[in-house]
Amino acid sequence: MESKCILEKSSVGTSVGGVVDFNYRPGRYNSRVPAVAKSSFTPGPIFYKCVTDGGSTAAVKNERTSSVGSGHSPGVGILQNVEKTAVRDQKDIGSTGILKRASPTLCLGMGRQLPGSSISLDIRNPGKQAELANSIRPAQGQNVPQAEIQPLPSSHIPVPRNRNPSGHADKEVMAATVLTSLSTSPLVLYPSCVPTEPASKTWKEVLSASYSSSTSGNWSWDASDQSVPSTPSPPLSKDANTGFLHSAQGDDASEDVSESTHFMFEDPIPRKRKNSMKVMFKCLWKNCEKVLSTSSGIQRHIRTVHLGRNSDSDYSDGEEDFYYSEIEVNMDSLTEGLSSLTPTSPTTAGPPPIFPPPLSDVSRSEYVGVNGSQSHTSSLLSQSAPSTLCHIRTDHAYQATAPVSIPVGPELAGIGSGNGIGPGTGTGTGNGISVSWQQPPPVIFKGAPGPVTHVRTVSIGEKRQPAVSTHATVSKNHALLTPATKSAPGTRKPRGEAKKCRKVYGMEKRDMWCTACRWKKACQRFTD
DNA sequence: GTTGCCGGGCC
DNA sequence: GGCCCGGCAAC
Ligand SMILES: [Zn+2]
Repeated sequence: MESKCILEKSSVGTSVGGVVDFNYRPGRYNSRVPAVAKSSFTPGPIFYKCVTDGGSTAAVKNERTSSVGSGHSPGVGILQNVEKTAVRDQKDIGSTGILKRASPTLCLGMGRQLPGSSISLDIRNPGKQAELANSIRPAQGQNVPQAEIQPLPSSHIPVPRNRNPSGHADKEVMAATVLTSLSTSPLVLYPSCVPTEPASKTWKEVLSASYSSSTSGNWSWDASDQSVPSTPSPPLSKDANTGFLHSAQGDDASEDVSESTHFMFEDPIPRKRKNSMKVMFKCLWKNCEKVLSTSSGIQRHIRTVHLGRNSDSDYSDGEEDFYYSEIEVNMDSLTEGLSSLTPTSPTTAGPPPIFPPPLSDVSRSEYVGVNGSQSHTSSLLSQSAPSTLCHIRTDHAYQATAPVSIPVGPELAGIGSGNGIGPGTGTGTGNGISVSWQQPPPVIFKGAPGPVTHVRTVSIGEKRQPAVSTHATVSKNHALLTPATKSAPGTRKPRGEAKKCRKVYGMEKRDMWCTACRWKKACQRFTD
């Protein structure tokens, strides 16, 4: 998917700083393009509000006054009708982020309380990895003690945890080997964050961040990254943190606004863990989808086929480890599917996110925990950092509705639900760990004050595929997708009490209505 | 009469 | 799929 930066495309009818650009077009009520509301409701830091054409608005507070862009791509992506809003900080740390450079605090507020805790490496691009090693460390060194900077090799070069210690050669040696070999390696490792925490923790974060099942195909691979795309990745639900991983990559990529990385949001509905999972080993070599049932087999495959090692030799220098990952094949996902019949079922992710091999391995294992329950996820997040998840909906939900959660600073939770943005309603759950809004036109994301909490992108309304494990696996799932029970025709739901856009805004302000209302469909903004 | 929105049509 | 609107049921 591609999120566009509305700001950049003024033609779309976006306004910043309260300027309204109405783009009327002939029609019954004339206005087609949603007007942008003024950003008057929030005193304090600068607020930018961007409106998408669905009428939804996203606002960003940026302490730096750097430019902010938001975009959405209606109907783009896995699910049609998905509207995505991306808000990003283009300059400064912002864009990429969080992870970029030496600001541990940038990880969406996650790291704030744990100095240096936000660092993690995303191993997607070996080449990047190498770069990272070179470029990041120095930067890192500024703020972090050397000891922390050079955590266990494993933290930099993720190796699937569950893998048998095949030739657990010296890890250091491995690391060195990897670094040197990565440049030519098919795998792409990518630095996502600067690791400052113990590896174990880091991975957890990574896991929790895991991948989004969502849409965005935009994993920001750079040219060198292309090796991975073909690699199937298991759809995982991820939480907000995910975005960070990406953003961490190069400055170049991240700075480019158009190249927005997206946050993946966790599934609105937690998925259950599947039972019959069989562990398989999948070759991660580019264009190689080989899946074997044994690690030795896969290692041999890699050695002989990809590494050009002597086929009859069992000698392993451990390098193969980087080229395969364990995957769990779901043997009976079907039963699960039954529970997720509804169209909006969050069971899965959209287009299989490209899954960085080693990471995938890790994430997979973590995946269970993450998906296990929403609450669990929250707890994870809260542990590592005070981030808040916000579930938001946009008007375009009509086209595809799916709550999205985005990480925001703790403060946000209060703002979102407390101060109420217009007619919206906010509900905070528990400790304000997650907030869900059904908000009126303006959807506002505000970064936490202080270091920087950037909400980089928001994707909305993503449908997920039922896929549970790797898609290397056979998809039995499709069988599960039986049509949801159809409500008996003729039964009309009683009208909800809530005032809908029509009534709230009136015909005069039809442009403020949510898309659904404009189309005379069930209102998505003010749901019952 | 107004509002909400289903169902269906047009592009 | 996006968009619009006739028409009907609920207010
Ligand atoms: Zn509405």
